[in-house]
Amino acid sequence: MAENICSFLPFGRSLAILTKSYFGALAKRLEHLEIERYYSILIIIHKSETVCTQHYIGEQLKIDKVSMVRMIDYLIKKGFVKKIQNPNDRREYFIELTAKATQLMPELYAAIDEVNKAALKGLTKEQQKMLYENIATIQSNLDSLPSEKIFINYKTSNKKI
Amino acid sequence: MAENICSFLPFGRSLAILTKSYFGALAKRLEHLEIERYYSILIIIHKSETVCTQHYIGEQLKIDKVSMVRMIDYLIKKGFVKKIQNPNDRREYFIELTAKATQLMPELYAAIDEVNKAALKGLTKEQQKMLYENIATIQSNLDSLPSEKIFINYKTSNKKI
DNA sequence: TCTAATTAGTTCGTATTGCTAACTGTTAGT
DNA sequence: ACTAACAGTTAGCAATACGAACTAATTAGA
Repeated sequence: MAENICSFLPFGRSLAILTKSYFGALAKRLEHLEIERYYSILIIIHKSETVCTQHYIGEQLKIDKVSMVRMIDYLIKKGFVKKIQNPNDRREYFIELTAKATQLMPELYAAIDEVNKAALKGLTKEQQKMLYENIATIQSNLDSLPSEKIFINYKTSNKKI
Repeated sequence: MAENICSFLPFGRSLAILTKSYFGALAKRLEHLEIERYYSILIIIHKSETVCTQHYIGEQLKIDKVSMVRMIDYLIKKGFVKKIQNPNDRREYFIELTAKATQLMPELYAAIDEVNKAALKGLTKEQQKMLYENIATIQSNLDSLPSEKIFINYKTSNKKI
C-alpha cells in the first residue's frame, strides 16, 4: 500500500528519497577517509582540463557563490585544495588539489564506482544507458520550465553509527 | 565538455540536480497557492485509507520525527491540517486535512501532473514505465546497503523571481 | 501488580546549505 | 576618467536534519 500512496506523490519526491539513500551509502563507503563532503568539487577540479575558478565549479555543480566560499574554505582547512590568485585577472582564484587530495582520488573514484554498481545492480547495460539518457532528457525538460530557486542540502550526520 | 566532467561525478549528483530542478518547477507552478511546501504530507494524508499519525507520515516520506513536528505545526498554522488525539492510544495524534486543504487538493494534483508531464516529455509510455521501475530497483538496492544518515533539504527561496 | 522498556511526540541546541544584501578589489567599456 | 560588470567575501536569515534529553502513555516482563 505504501507503493500505492507513493505513486501519487510528485515525481521529484522519489528522486529526493533516492538521492538521500545514494549519498548515505556513499558516505558510509567513504567514512574511513578524512573527508566527508564535497567529493564532487574535488572531482570537478581533478577532471577539468583547465584550471578551475570558484565561479566555474559552482556553475558545474549548481552551487551558489556564497556556498562555494564556505565549501572551499572547508576544503582548504582540511588541506585538500589550495587557492592561487590568477595573475592575469586578480579577481579570480584558481582552486587546485593538494598532493594529499590527489593521492586520495583513486580511492574516491573506486568508492563511487562501487556504490554506482551496487545501486544499479539488476539493471542491464542497456537499461543503465537508457536511464542516464532519460535523466538527461528530464533535466533538459525541466531546465526549460519557469522555476523558483530551490535549496538542496546533503550533509552527513554528525553521529557515526 | 561539461557532460564529460559530469559523467565522472557520483550518480547521486545528477539526481540531486534533477530533484532541485523538479521542485523548482513545481514551486513555480504552485506559487499562486497559499502553501509553498509540504505538498507531499497533504497527499499522504489525502490518499491514505486510514488515519495518519506523524510517525506514519514521517515513515512514508523518510522525514525524521523532529522535522515532522515543525512541518505539522506549519501546516496547522496555515490552516491545512488539524491534530486529533487518538482516544485509544493517547500518545498518538491523527493528522487530518481541513476543508481548506481538501478543496485545494485537486489543484495540487493537477499541478503535479502538469509538471510530471512536462518533465517526462519526450519519453514514451514504455520508457516512463521503465524509468519508474528502475528507480524502484535502485531504491531497493540502496536500501540494502549500509549507509550513513543523510540530511536533505528542499526549501523554496524567499525571493520571488 | 508493579516495574522497566518502549513508543509518539516535543523541545533545545548544533550543523549545514541557499538566499539576499552589502561589500572589496579588479577589470572592461565608453 | 568614470562607470558598469565581475570574482569573491562577509553577515545575517530561513529551513531542515540530527542527537539528546524530555513528557506522557502504553506495553512487556518479572
